[in-house]
Amino acid sequence: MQEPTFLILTALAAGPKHGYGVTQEVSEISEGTVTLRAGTLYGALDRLVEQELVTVDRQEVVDGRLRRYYRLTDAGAGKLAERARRLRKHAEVAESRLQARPNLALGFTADPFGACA
Amino acid sequence: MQEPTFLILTALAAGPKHGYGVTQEVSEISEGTVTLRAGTLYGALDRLVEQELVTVDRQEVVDGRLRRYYRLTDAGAGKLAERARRLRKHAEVAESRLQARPNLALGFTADPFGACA
DNA sequence: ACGGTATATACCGGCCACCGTAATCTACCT
DNA sequence: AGGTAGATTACGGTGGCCGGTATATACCGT
Repeated sequence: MQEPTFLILTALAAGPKHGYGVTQEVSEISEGTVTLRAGTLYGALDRLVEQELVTVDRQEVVDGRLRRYYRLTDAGAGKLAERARRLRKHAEVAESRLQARPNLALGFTADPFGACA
Repeated sequence: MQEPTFLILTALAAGPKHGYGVTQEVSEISEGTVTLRAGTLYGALDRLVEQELVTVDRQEVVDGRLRRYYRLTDAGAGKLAERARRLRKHAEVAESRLQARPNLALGFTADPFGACA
């Protein structure tokens, strides 16, 4: 499972949402660093439904447009919990190792050329 | 950057290592959940060298076999720090949302074997 | 009235990271 | 002699993500 998929599950962990709502939620969660493309979003949702980590909660027709709500299944919540724990552990190891690393990032930015937004 | 690549950078954050050593380190870091295949490992290392996140530290010939040591560059350390922070943030959001989720795990613990301290 | 933006979903080609496996060679142990 | 561990290289395949396009309606400013 990659980052976009993980963030989609996270977005749905707070309650059912429709596709477009997921996009916005993911943007917030990631502090604007991840913007889901339509292809990524619906492709991932289809896969997640197939794997039964997500189900269609309900469908509405608003202003002639279909609005499909997706909901996290218990299996999906379990998977997300597992992945979240893993990610956190990995992040912690990386950060503690970087801290132990003496030389770099003392008094100057880690991105001297401002390449990273 | 995906999980294998992130873990390779993390392995190198503790000091220079040769390819095979990275594989073992990654296995430890991930508590055995991630086992790097040769194709993944050397492919990723080549890409990282090209992106200048990693450099070849030195080469040795031991028992007639080449042993190439890789080292994290400052740019690589910066990139890793950035990604680690992101991963941790995402993991934290996911975990806090899952905790707030009522329904699941009623009547039984989410950690039946007490694995989580 | 017109154009732009926001809401919402569907489809499709292409790329690239990762996977899986096999090949190669040496040292060491049984 | 054969198997295991160390160590790297090469290569075809797959699948998730990217990017763009199409479709449709509502609302806003000009």
